[in-house]
Amino acid sequence: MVSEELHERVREIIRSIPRGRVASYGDIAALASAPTPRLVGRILSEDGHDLPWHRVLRANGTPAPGLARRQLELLRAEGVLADGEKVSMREYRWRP
DNA sequence: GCCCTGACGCAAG
DNA sequence: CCTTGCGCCAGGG
Repeated sequence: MVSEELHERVREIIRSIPRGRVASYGDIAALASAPTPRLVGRILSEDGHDLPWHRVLRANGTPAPGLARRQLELLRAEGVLADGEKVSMREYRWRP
């Protein structure tokens, strides 16, 4: 199990991503001092329903397979456009 | 216990 | 585009 403290830290950071911006799993992990970006994906999968989860992408700008449709749709709704399945990180990446 | 699988990543070659 | 190596963890296909 993941420490409750880290768990909440990750959630809080994701919550602070502004509309129209995105962050990578690695970005979140770094900000939360998480041991690995994969942990972020796991936390998100089991306890991310109430978070702006769609603003979290992989480092290359592609979304998680299987949720790609919904995710890109939600992003598009807030002005984040994708080229195919890839979002331009250079353009939309959130920097605290 | 062990192996596989997950919204589980990412950088380098 | 693909593969490899390193990183890390819980639940049960």
